Amino acid sequence: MSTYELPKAYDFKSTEERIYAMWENGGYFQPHNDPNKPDFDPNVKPFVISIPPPNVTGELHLGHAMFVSMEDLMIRYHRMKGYSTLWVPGTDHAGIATQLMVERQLIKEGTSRETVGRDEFLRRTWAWKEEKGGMITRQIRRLGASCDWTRERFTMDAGLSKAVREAFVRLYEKGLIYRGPRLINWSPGLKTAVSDLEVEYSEEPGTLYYFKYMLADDSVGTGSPHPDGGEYIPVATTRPETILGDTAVAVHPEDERYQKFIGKMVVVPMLGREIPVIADEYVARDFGTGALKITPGHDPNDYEIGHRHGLAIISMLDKSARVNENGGPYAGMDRFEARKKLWADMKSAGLVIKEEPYTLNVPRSQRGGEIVEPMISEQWFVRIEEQAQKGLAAVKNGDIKIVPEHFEKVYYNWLENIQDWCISRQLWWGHRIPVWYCADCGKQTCAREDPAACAHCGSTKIEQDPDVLDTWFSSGLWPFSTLGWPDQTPDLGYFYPTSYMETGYDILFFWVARMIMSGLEFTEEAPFHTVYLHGLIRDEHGQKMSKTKGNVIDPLIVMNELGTDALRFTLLVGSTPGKDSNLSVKKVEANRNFANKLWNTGRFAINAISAQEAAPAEQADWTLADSWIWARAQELVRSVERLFETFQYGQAGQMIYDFLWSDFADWYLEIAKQQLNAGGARAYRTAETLARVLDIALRLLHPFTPFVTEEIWGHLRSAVKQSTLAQLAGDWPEVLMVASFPEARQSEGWEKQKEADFILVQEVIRSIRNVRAEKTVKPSLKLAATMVDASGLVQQEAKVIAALANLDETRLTILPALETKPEGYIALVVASVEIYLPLAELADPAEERARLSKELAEAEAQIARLEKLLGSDFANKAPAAVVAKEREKLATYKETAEKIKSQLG
RNA sequence: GGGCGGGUAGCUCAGUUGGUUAGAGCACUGCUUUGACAUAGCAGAGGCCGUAGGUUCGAGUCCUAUCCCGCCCA
Repeated sequence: MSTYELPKAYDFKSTEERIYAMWENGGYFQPHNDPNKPDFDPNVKPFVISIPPPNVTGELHLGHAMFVSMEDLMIRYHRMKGYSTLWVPGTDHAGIATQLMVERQLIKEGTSRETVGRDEFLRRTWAWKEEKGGMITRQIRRLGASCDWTRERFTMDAGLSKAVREAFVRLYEKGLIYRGPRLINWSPGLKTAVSDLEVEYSEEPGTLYYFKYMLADDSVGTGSPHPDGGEYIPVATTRPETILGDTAVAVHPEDERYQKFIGKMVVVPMLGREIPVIADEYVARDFGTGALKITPGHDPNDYEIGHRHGLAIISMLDKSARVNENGGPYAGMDRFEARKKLWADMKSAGLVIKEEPYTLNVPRSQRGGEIVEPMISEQWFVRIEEQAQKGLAAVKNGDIKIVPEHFEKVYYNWLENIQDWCISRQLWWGHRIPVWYCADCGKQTCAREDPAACAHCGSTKIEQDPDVLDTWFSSGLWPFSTLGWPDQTPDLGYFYPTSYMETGYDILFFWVARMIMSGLEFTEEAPFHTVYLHGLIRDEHGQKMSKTKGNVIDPLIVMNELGTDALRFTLLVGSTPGKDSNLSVKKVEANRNFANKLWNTGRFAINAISAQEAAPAEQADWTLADSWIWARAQELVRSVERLFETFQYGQAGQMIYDFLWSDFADWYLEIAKQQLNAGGARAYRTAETLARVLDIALRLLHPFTPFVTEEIWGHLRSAVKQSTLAQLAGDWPEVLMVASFPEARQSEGWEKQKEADFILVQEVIRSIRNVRAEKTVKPSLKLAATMVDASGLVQQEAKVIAALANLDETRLTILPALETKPEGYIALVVASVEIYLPLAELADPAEERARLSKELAEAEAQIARLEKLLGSDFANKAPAAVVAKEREKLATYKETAEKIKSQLG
């Protein structure tokens, strides 16, 4: 027999890395049923998640920690349930972010992207990717992620690039991709288009500028209206520089003030161009002056209006957002400089009415925060309407379920109002658009393989479109491209469609919706059947974390200081689906404590197990405590099962935590100490119960805190195997992560009574502890006691009560009934049980009477309440079980009241 | 403007298809270094579940209105 000597505290530092390496080297992250292997069984159900690919050159933040923890929980749970489980890891190329970093590097070296050229730039970017690319995946490993690293993918690798090419060509061939000049969001700093989703609107103080649009009829000559006396339409704008691109002034058709101007011409200030006054219901009469200047080339709403009315579209900015040749005297100026100059000139020309402060909604780039400029530009688009309809249907008909449900509405709302998707980016790092232009015939060639000649005229004078595709275009194919699509690989056949898509709600549109649409388009199947959306992680007061606020929590630091399990448990238990959660280091600390608590309960149990001598000739019966903890454990298994089925992982984790800490450690372990001391068959049974219950609890907890559970379970397993209880671990596998998840079973009928009995014992113990604390009885002083209980329960549990309430077992008197109440004792009443403690010298008789009277009053108040309740319609209309429960309570209170009365008597 | 979510203990949050005395962690008070654990134990204090109505035998939970706070979309 070996005796286990485990350290006093759980040392995650020496554990985590070792355990992870053991898992990975042992091949446990790979699906146990693999379609590429000869013993493959197609009937085994797979469970698959594709990881939301982080930026290949990124660094770990709490958002990553959140999704990794959540997905690892889902994966580990299903693996333990016996599914052939695959979690596909990988990264994306993050076009803009990565390109920016490499450009910054080049600038530092005194050169630039343009100087080194496209090929060299790409070579440098790949080098950067090779250098930085492993960091994020190493960090994800630290979180305990059980992904199959042998199947790791990158959006720019050969297979996925092939998938992107295939997808583009198919859409092109179906006529769903087109190129044309459209109003898009232009990032002047990055010099690329960005999609609507990549623009954020921020409220900022600004100015509303009021000025005069002079009627052309009243102008003399060109460009020099008579501001004094001439007729004009007052117009307000937040962006005066766009006046240079105005092509109309719009008023509401029913606006009496301006009706007379409709159809007339007005003169663009400083430029002298004449433009029409049009009527459109879009105009808000009560905003500004009720007259709206229309700049279709630089405002999305104006663009719409321009289309309705066939207005000219004037671009007055170039790609750096400087005023171009259409801006007349302002050409060459920066957009903000032009604003100042133009307004000053208009002021001198007497065209200015007033300025007032106004809160602007400024469109800023998600990347870098510069002000985005709506501009007309030649871009590639995907016609999305049909895909959107299919995407809507897939959720509406239940093929895909979104958790939490209310995001389904958000999803519908977005898809119902979707715009064509601008997929081209003026970058170099990314999948280049597979379209070639012919210099001879001018036609486009779109092909799966790079063509040598024009498909239309055979000319070799072809040139590929310089743009690349939006990174999200390749991410949209992720669930199937990572499994080998467009090739019909064994992986694709078996693991696709995937099971859950787990990610933050902030990329529901960016990514999830696009994956659904792409999946339906290219594989004719929903790429997953469940979308689970988690919330964002905020700081402890609900503020968004940001470097400027200085409230960023770095998961790596937290893991270094408090352990991975503590961080994971905090993220998982502190969150409800779809809701943001606030994280504080204090919470993680509390969970570090939990890991340590668990370690020590394990240490205790393991010691007890390895201390057992040969199995006794005759097994001891289960004690009340044994039965109770077993019943509680089974109930826990059922609860966890139910909660996992409804995605309430946080709640499940909380219940396991409570069970381990409150039921198992605080109560069962304390009683187990007594039972172990009894030795022989009693101790043997107790060790057995410790092993069985701890085993269940560790299995349940494993998906939340994989490291500490694996470590303890490993010790538990070898302790059991080496002990006389070895048969208990007969079917335990090598490692916990592939052990079977506890199966919920029906209760057997005896549990209710055992639990009720145990609760009574707990109450008796608590009431004695309570008095001891109130009277500040020294913990070293073991009290004598007399207890009265007709049921026999107290007699049976006397040892337990004595040990936990710190009574002197040799001076316990337990009677079925008591004729006269003893003198010189403090009396306690717990339901039908009376307890007398020899503490008279500590008690003031008057105080005691007051205490008892108060308890009596409480009991009587409850009796009154319950009698009223049971006398009402409640007794007739509520379910019988509910009524019975209340009747029982009433009976207990009545009993208590009687006993107290006799005390006071 | 349209949509969605939230308001529960000092703080941060849970709260099963409504079941009748609302829970946790942290913080707080008192006691304890007892052979698993002071990263701990025992005991305690602390809440008109935003407000007003309604449905129901019964509402933190469902409905309506209202006030705050937050998010998304335009």
